Amino acid sequence: MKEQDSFDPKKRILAAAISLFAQKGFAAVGVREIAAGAGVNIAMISYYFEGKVGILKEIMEEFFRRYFLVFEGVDDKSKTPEACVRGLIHNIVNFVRENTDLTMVSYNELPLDLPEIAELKAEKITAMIQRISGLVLRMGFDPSDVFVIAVVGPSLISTIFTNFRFRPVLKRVFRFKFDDAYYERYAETIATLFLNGIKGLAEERKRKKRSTK
Amino acid sequence: MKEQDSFDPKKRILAAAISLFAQKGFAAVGVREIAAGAGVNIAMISYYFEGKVGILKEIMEEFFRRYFLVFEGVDDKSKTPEACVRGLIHNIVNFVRENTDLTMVSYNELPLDLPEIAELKAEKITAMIQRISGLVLRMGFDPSDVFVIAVVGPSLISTIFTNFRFRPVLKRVFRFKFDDAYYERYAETIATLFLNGIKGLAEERKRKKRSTK
DNA sequence: ATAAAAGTTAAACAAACGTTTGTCAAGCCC
DNA sequence: GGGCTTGACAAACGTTTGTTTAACTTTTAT
Repeated sequence: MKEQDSFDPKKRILAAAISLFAQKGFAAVGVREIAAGAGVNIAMISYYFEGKVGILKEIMEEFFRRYFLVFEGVDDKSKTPEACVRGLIHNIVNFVRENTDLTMVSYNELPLDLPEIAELKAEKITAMIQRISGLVLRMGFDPSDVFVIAVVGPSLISTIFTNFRFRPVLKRVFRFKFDDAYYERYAETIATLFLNGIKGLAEERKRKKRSTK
Repeated sequence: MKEQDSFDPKKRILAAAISLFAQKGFAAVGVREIAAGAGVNIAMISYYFEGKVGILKEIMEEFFRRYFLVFEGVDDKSKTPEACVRGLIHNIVNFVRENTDLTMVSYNELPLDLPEIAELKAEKITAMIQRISGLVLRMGFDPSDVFVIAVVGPSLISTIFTNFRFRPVLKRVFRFKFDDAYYERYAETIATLFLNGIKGLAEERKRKKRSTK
């Protein structure tokens, strides 16, 4: 592990922490390990981040800051709703690809109960939901069916995130090359999967409405 | 927290550990906390489980033991492939519902790097993949398209598991009652979602094959 | 009845934890 | 040059970690 990189200590600490947290989980990593990985003194962690959880906070802030950008420009009136969804899926896949460890740390810690970051989590998740549901409604979905929205959205996101989460496992079992072509095909596959799935749900809904009339 | 339940100490330790691990994650929970939750002496943990990771090992063993049963009897020749898939999804949803904490602990620790359980993980995952891929092929899927299988299967599982993983969050945002009716509808919704999605993928595949001929 | 085994306990263990302290050197402003 | 801030460090802080020990009680088997 390189210790003498030229960029500043704070960034080195952050980078080392992201990598270690992604690998072992936040609670399983000690400050000494982070300091060693970053090539800095232990005291620097409290100095720059006000403690270990301070690092996690900054990581999650950074994750959401970047993640929000994914939804920027997706709601394009000149394109069909279907094309918008395909675009969004491409965006998310590329985002996780370029920010894998950052995403994994945040995604892994999100469901865990850590009182020190409870507020931050609540705030970010609320903002997230607002942004997404606004987007969903403007993209041709039936707003009266909250249930389906509450199922399909999380399903899509968990599909992509989990694919990266179990990358080491997948790598051992399936012999894919995880290159540009793979991700291109992957994004298109799940886009087709979900678009057809949503279509099927809408049709079933119509059938049921008619039969109850 | 009840401490004087009549069943034996080992089960009490296991139950307390499962609950705490699910809530905070394995590494964030100490043996004293587990002992207190179970109402036993700290030394009992090493006595019955040979240490803290011993508990986790037993938890994961138990999880996979039960999880494997979900696939039992799903491959029913008298039913259509579609009905088989719907049945499987119902089984999985009910399984996670009845074993939520057990599932969450295993699912949360699976992607993390903990050397002491690396072997156990590898063994179980291999067994899992074998069982599933055998099932998938016998259920009317095109065995030549490994890629789609590698995408759809994990997507389905992550969808269900993640739904439970973020239950506290969902609970606060959407005002659903998580009762029998909810889970019934949930299972049917994602069954429709995935069955139509798979159908769409198969059609697209056919189209592409024809165009390249 | 008695000895062996199993169960349970409080106490102590070394090791690791996250954080704080005091110190020193370098760079800056006035 | 004196006073101040900032960055970096080693060392030590008190606490908590998981585990072990040895003594004690209860159960079981002979």
